[in-house]
Amino acid sequence: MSGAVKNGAREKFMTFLARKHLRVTAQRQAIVDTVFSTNQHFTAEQLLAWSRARDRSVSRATVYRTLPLLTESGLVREMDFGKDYKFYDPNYAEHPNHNHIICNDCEKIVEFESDKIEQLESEITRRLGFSLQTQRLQITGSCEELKKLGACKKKRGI
Amino acid sequence: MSGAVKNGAREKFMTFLARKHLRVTAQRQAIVDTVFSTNQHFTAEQLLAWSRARDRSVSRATVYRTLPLLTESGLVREMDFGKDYKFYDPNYAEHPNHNHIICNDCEKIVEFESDKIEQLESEITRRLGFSLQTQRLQITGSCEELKKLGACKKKRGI
DNA sequence: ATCAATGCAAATAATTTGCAAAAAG
DNA sequence: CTTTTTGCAAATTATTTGCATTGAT
Repeated sequence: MSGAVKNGAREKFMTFLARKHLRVTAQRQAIVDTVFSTNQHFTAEQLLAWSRARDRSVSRATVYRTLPLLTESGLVREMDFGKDYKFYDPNYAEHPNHNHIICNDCEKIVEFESDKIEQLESEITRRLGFSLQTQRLQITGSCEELKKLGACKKKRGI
Repeated sequence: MSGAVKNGAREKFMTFLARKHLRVTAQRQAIVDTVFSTNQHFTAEQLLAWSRARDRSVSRATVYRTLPLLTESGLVREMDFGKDYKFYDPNYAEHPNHNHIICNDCEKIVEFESDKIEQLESEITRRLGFSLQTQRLQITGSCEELKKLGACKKKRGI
């Protein structure tokens, strides 16, 4: 959870704040450091808990107010898996076109990239008169464990 | 909105109800007829309004209770476009693997299918140790109008 | 008759927001 | 100093649920 902070991403976010004349507060730093020290997808609630471990003064409101800044900067992507809360993915800075496979039972998520799919996408998009901006491909299926045992031991591996 | 009811889909849903020993009520009929007389994506709230036009006694609660039956039957698919409400797509009975392109400005949605992409998906999924159950590919981009004029005249074409 | 299905209104839960106090620039 | 940002608690809003009643089988 609390590995090394990715300074590239952190730096980029600071630049983003400066460009918009937004202030660098202790709470924003705690939140941003938290985000860029994991590769995991997280929820707002998880981000709150982890950020509080760094700085007790971080509030839920500030987390919810910082999340839009992170997505607007392009360094984090909001993802909807159809649950009643959203997930955030901090890996788009490094892999802008990656996709997700989610296990139906344990909800384990694996990321992958495919040049061939990307190419087909832009081809089809063009043919339909659009120009492509973003794409998201989500596959759900059964992981090895689910296939073998009929159920996964640990659920909710998000 | 109120074109001809697709009797194939309607019929399949009735079979689905029978198999589960669920009852055919006037309200369910109004809702189901509404769903299968459009190709448009809709929200729960829209479905309520349209169903009420057929049968004033349909309540919001019944709409929300019927929607899971429709998705469970496989005839309708729940879709999350990251808004704070969900959309439902009644076209999965005819096109089980179709995908969506959404215009960034007017939110016009175009559906498309691609065998090549499907094939790549199942190949990749297999390679990662999963077996594929569902896939959803969402592309966002600029439609012709947005590209040409810089903005779309009518917004929110959902 | 029996038991599922309904409408209503209250409950839930993620996210948003108003406001007075605190802190950044 | 000025203006943004904060935490708190209350508000918002889509969806869900308990319950007494209605209606399908």
